[in-house]
Amino acid sequence: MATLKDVAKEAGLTTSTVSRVLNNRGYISNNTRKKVGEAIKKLNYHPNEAARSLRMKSTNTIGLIVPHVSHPYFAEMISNMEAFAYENGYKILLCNSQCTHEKEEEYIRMCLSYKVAGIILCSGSAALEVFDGIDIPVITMERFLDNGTASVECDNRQGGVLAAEKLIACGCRHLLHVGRIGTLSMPADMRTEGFKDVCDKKKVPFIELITEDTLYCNMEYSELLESTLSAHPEIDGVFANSDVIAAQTLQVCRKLNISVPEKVKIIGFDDVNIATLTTPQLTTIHQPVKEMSKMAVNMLHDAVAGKLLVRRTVLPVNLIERETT
Amino acid sequence: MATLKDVAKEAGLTTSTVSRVLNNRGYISNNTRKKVGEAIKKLNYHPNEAARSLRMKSTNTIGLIVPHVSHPYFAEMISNMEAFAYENGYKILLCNSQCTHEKEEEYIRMCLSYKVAGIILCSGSAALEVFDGIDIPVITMERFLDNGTASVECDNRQGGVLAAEKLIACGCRHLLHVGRIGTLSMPADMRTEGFKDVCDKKKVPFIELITEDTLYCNMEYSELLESTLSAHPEIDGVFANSDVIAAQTLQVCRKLNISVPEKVKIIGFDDVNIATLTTPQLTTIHQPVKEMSKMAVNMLHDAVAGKLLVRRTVLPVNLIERETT
DNA sequence: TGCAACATCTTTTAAGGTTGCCATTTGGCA
DNA sequence: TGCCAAATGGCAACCTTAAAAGATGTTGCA
Repeated sequence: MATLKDVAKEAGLTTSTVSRVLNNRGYISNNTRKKVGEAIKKLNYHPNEAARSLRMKSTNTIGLIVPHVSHPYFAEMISNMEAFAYENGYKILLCNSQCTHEKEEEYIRMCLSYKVAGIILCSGSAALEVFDGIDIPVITMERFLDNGTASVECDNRQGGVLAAEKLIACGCRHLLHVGRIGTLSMPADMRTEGFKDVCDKKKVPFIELITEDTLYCNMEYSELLESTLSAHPEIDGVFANSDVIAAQTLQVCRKLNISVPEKVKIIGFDDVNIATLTTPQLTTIHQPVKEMSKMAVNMLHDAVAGKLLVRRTVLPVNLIERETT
Repeated sequence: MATLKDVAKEAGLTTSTVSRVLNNRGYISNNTRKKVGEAIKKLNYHPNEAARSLRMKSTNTIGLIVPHVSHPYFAEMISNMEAFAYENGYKILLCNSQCTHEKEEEYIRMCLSYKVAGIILCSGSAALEVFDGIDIPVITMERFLDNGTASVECDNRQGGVLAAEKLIACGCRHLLHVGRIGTLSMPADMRTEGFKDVCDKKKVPFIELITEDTLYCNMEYSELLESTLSAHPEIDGVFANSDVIAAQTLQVCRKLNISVPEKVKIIGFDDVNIATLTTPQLTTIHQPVKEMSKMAVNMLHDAVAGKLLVRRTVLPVNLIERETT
């Protein structure tokens, strides 16, 4: 594979001149520019990123760490991230932690080795120590760390409030809240807080179904939901922590001959594409995934440029009413 | 950030010794090993991948190019790829071409610059010239190139055959086949071939609804489906090229008051998670995404090791009967 | 005992492709 | 002639690893 040196030789110039042409720096005559262009084309030259980043001490790569790639919420997040990253000249190094600490930590180490420009960490669980002495920016999504990284979240609390208010307004009196992960603590827990506050105020009881991260990672809640709904036939309103859970609730209701929304009303969270593909379509809390992704990439970009970041950014959610309420 | 040199200094050794410890090569005394380990921990040292890959002239990174990240089929593909790549010590550089030639080609160039170990290209559309003079392996998924790259596909033709046979066996006599992209030519087109062969043999007419890649990328077929089903009330069987299309067909049928499976039967393709979240659940052609992903990564691994690859690998599909037939 | 042959461990040296800085050359203009 | 702008060249540095060479220690045998 051709190197800068080869191009320089071919064009009858030195590497520094060619480098300057490539990076549009300093004085270059049009003639030189042309010669370099021809040499590059002739030799099919591609700049060596390794050498470049070795010299520059950084890359244009963002380490994107997610717990789950095929979960529609993260799939959409990744998709948006990639698009905004690309717009800003960044590439994405995709790291799937699969909900395990070890893999997450190993990927963080790897990102450091790769000298990524920064890390965007989505609702993970790595021990804080890994971030000690890190000299690159870390932006968290739906996760708040105590060590000074900037965080982007949606208004989880408000999501819980909206869901509770809606369910109660629809006449539900025995609620179920599904999806909070017992073993992790994250901003999404605030959904429960908001939900609880409204329920308490309106004196409507609710059951909280705390799940494990393995369920989260396998996206398999059916059994849990079936046993719970069977054991509690009084339940008439469900607030699920994701549309995936809500969609599975729908299937379980069908299996148990519980009509939705007549007997049980359901509200999901996220508003991803499956929300409009179920029957009935899901009423859900819309998360502004696109805006959140854009914000995260922009913040990372600002941080790289040395700007000071807002410590915590919370974006609004809203209720999208469809057919399950 | 600490370098190898710093570690060597801290441990009272030279860089090459430390390097040998890190890479487990040559003779190293236990004492040295211990000292190096301590120094690394103390300085929080992370090897510089850029320097490493500059020296080694290659990386452990796979360039994964997909047309679409949030499409459930690709999301699942990416998820599997990442898992198998990780198992084999590779990292994933995620490239989303968004169905555009330009972006795909730019990403290919970028992969060359990054000196990736190899490229896995999923059903893209880049001009072949981009691959001229490439010295790294390229594995294609669901795409067959004439220039000697190895390809992994599912038995698309058989998928079409199974779908047609099933629909006809269910009594359908006016079929619709949706999803073939008119502007691209790819292995998935064989689904149509298989479908057509069976229809011709059994003398069952079918309409082919050729779509554009913009629809594919936006996952938005509703309007097209609605107008087609309205214009052709005789249609009683639909073979969709993906579960996403099938799920949207289901919604359109509901809107048009067409009962599924009584009046119209539907068969999807892929067998991704939404297939079990619709009501009724989708009968679909199962693609062995996991096996295909594993195969692609393994083939890439073999290619890197210099092994000769099978030119074209076709994995079997099967029909999963659920509730839309 | 003396020393060659070998095993074990470490250092020295060079290379890999790019960029930033400083030096040099050329031509134009006061 | 002196000065400046425009254009290009020379060289070190970034961090790691491979290969060769050097430095010890150990064994075997005359």
